[in-house]
Amino acid sequence: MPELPEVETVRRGLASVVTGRRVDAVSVLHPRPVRRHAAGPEDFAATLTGRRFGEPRRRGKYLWLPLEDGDAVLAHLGMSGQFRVDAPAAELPRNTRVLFNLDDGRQLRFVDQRMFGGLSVSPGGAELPDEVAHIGRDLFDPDLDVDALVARIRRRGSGIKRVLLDQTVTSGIGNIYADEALWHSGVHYDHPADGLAPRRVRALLDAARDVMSDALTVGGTSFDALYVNVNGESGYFDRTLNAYGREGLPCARCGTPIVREHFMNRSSFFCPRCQTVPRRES
DNA sequence: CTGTGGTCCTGTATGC
DNA sequence: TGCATACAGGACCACA
Repeated sequence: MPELPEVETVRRGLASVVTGRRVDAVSVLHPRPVRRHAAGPEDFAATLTGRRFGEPRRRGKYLWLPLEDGDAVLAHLGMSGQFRVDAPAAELPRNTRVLFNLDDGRQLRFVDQRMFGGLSVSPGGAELPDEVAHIGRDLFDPDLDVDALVARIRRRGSGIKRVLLDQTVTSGIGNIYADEALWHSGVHYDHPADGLAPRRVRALLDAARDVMSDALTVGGTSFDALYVNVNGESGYFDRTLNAYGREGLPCARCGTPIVREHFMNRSSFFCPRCQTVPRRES
């Protein structure tokens, strides 16, 4: 459930479940989600058994569960990852990949249909896993330097949406919230980043933060059962989307039908009237 | 360094 | 009904 509001929704759900809990047993049902653990699935299970979780943390779309000894379990939900909590005897959701039995009798399940995401052990990663260090601070990070971020974005020559989706620049924004932020600020997805005035970049980042904040208050965006919180419930933000998924529907600002184009092997939705790109010079 | 495109997976919707 | 194709919210890696 992949973008920042959905990952944060999961983090909050996990916080109330795993913090302070000891792992009694681990079962890896499919090797792929732990592929980044070089020592293999059996070692992954053995090395975590008996250890205790601290409070889950997040940067961008990365999530990690610190262990009390300073290591961490790093998680990325990829396109379809979920964490679910239930009684061990409860039926497993389809595509359940990894199980953690907790010392309070509950079971944490990592479920992932497409398996683009995964889990790994990050030695010494409790504070900030090495695997996350290359990711830029997200828009909710109190230590984010917005001026530096604006300047960095404006040094890039590619289309602004590609830059927004580059997690090393700023993290947490995915395809939905990129389209929504661009719609709110009236910027075309392929507008060259270095051709945007500083105040427009700043407005775009403000819009991205606002739209993700609004999404978070309703539990994130979900179109179907693939994106749910730890209790299996969907968010409601899809009812508030203005661009994403709205091909052919009228723009809420001007009534022009929303257009869908393919960009970076994915869909971009935008209003052709509110979001026009200046002709690139050649 | 920046920029681009292919690839990793399973499942669902749509079209012929 | 079968079968093929397109598409899905992400990130990594090779290569120019």
